[in-house]
Amino acid sequence: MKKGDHLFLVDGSGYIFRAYHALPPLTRKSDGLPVGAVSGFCNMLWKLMLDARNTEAGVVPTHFAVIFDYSSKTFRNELYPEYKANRSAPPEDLIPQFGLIRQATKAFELPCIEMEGFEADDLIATYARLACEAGGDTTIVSSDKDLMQLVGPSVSMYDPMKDRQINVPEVVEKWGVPPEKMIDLQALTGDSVDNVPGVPGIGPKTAAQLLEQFGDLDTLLARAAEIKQDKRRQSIIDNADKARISRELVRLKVDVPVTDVLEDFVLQPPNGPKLIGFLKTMEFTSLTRRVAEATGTEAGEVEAVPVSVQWGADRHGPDVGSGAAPAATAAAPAARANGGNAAAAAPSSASAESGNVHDTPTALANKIAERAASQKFDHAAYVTIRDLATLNNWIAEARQAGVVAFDTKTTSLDPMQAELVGFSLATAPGRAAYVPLAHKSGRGDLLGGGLVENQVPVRDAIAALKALLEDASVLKVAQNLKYDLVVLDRHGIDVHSFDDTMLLSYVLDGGTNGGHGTDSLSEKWLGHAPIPFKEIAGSGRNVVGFDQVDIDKATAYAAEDADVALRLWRVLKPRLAAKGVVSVYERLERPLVPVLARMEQRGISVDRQILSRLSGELAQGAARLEDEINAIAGERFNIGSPKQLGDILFGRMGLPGGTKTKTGQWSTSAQVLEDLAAEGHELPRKIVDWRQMTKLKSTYTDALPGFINPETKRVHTSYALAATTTGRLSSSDPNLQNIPIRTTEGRKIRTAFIADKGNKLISADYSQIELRVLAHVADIGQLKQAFADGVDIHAMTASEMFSVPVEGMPSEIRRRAKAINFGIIYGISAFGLANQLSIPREEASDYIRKYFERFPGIRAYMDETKAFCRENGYVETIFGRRIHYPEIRSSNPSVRAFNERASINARLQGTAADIIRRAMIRMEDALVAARLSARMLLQVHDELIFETVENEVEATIPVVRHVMENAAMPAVSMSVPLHVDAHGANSWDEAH
DNA sequence: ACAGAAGCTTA
DNA sequence: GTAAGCTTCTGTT
Repeated sequence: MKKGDHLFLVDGSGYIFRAYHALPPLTRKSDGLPVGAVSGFCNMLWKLMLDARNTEAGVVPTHFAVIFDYSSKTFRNELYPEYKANRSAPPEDLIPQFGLIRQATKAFELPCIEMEGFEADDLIATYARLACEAGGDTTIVSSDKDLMQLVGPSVSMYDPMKDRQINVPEVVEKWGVPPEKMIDLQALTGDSVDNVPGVPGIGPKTAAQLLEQFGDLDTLLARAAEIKQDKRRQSIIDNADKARISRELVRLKVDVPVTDVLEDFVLQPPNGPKLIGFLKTMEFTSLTRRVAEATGTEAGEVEAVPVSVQWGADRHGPDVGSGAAPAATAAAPAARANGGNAAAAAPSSASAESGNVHDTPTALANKIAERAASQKFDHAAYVTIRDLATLNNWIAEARQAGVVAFDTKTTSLDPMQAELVGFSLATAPGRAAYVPLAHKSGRGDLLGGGLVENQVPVRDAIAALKALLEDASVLKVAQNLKYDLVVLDRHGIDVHSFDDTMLLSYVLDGGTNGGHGTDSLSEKWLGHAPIPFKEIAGSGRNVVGFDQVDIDKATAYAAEDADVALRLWRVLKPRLAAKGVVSVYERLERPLVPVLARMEQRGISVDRQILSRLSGELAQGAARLEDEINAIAGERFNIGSPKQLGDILFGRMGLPGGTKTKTGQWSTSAQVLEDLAAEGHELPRKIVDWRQMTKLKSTYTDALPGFINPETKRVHTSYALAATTTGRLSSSDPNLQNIPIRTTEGRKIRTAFIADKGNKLISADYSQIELRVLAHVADIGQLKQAFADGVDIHAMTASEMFSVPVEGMPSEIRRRAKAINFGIIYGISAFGLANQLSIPREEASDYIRKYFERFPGIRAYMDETKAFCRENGYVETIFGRRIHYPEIRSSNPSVRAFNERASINARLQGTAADIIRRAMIRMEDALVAARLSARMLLQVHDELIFETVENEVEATIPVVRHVMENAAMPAVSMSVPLHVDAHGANSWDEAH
């Protein structure tokens, strides 16, 4: 650089946020990718470049660079840990744009500069100094006041959005001090956004006046006693240290050891085809046109760069096709640039890869899927990371890409007991690596399990990964992230910004055939069967922990998982917008992941003694019954074997009324045994009782103690987010959603679920939520009125149907109405109702007919649901969750009928499930805001269990009720009130 | 060792 | 009639 040269430094990071907030929200590409900030950035850059070519414009850049922040951690954090500590995560839809803006910069052929540990402002300060020393001028493209300290004879600022130059007079006009005093001024005023303390009570006006009077900060602090105003004087004396610290925070570093030299910044003429390729991908039509005109490129002949780049950078590895195509386009001189060349460099599916501006979102999403299915996997290309430097390179690569898929590898399926063994990550399709951390050598248990050599020390790796995983500006992608969240939280890592491919699939394809696990998704979308776990770690009695797996094998397996997750994400995420289910994913699924992770980690206390005592009682009871049963039967047999029992009851003893199961066995179901008992037979009653006792013993009193975690002494269930068709959660290991309650014997098990000493449990459950949802969605006047009046809904139904007054209603009448109400929710059939009430099918049909006469709106609702489902193949909850029933069009009448009932139920059950999800997502913040210590422990479909300190029970209940009862708002204003009952007590039994 | 059926628990 | 998960038995691998 020489005298007369002019350097333009664009504050890229500052610009991202300004462009984002200045432009209309939710500017999205057709596939749903938010690109508002990218658009603003490109327009601004183009305008600057245009000025560069227009010699009449006055300021003509000869050198040009765009500067970015590297991460939120800088040397200032060491100076003052609270620096920028209160800065919240960037907005959701801005995150994917960070990477895109860096790509945009490169499409403009401009240097993209960033450096770890330094803010963009420090790099700008350093380069401005270097340019000044070389005799050149600098224009800083920004309007950030933090940069104004740099303004001087050879440095000016330019605000592209207001088209305004900022020189010394402008700084003085705005702040009342010249640029060289900006540092002192900011030291006094502080900055609430960046958490720079400053001196309380001193604003810009006062600061300027004080600096005018005393000259500079040091003089001011030394002579503070001379200040006349009492308060102001005292504040400055008291906060002198804060002012000094603030000064160091706001002073920009002009001597950053930068690696790029100014000569690298020489402005290149724009590469029309390369730039247009990018702009087309972004669907910036008007800018594409303007660039085409200005560069003399035929835009129509330039292919959009392959759509794979839209969700992340795509610069690495053997990504056949997508890697080749943009390179070919970029290399092609303007005169030769045409679609044929670009496409020719790619495999034959290239035409399908290229996004077309006129594609519908669905067509685009399908093209992405088509392309993903054709890309190959190469296990040999995966990298094993064996030292920290290499790991850091990969982390830097992930930051560049803006998106990284990852997976943790551990020793257990239980995240509460799992030991971290390794970590895999993928930054682009085919570009994946595995970091072994705790692999042990073969004969581990004999020789103490020595660590295999050449593994990154766990402590170092965790620290390095923590920075990446906690950085909200890099999107993390994982399959079933909840597991990893629990494992990582135990290592002090709190993951920010993530997507979960399992949940993407669940939202898109809930109800369709095939699960949402890695293997089935990979098979389905990528046409690739990943290495089976068995092949790596064995199966059955030969299974070994992942820490025993050979590192080369582990690399192939683990890196592949991350690779698969990344590729799946690129296929699935665009489909979300194409199918119109973005908000289901963003509001009902993703935010629940960390909530459930925390609930699982908390667990619940279970009293071993109580269970042990119950177990003994049940064992005694069952033994006594066993003797009696054997005596009556006249022989010893295995009572637990339905086959043997059936033979005895209906064969040897010749009892009447036997029915067969579909496999031709005698049915010995509780229903059959109850019927026999009602006829006076002694044995069936005892069998039923024996079954109940052994069931309670084996499933609950014997099994639950085995789930008490040795470290936490609590039971940690696992919630599945993507296991049910309707949107409900499921619970397993152990299942805490089917703890007995109906019988007094079974209910005793709940007395073992207790609050810790000094605490209470609170149970809060929705009353009749599914019937209320029915009243709302089917718009049934009588039901809505009944719920509004708070009357007994089953009695009201009975009264309507059988013309019996609610007062003094016989319990049998009410029982029947209740069964009908439940039947409606389940998509009623005469067969089912007859079974439930033990009445003839004809009688059940009469009930149903009568019900529909009294509530014609319900029949209309059911018919409408079936018709919609037949037409579309799915039904929707009121929050837009889609539940698929492809078999509703089956030619098999019973299959069809089953799907019709399921679809009717799914709208109701699914809506109720969505409502409680919303409540759970909001609950933590509501409790914190109310300064309550209560924490959610369990969810049982319409019930939430909390634990809190004893003296906060009364204060907690109204907060919990409020969140639950208003959970549908504001998305849906329900026409029926939701009602929640809540109680606090020492055990789950008493609280319910 | 695993898979499916039967049976039972919950909302 | 809807939605789940767990245990035991039974037959196959």
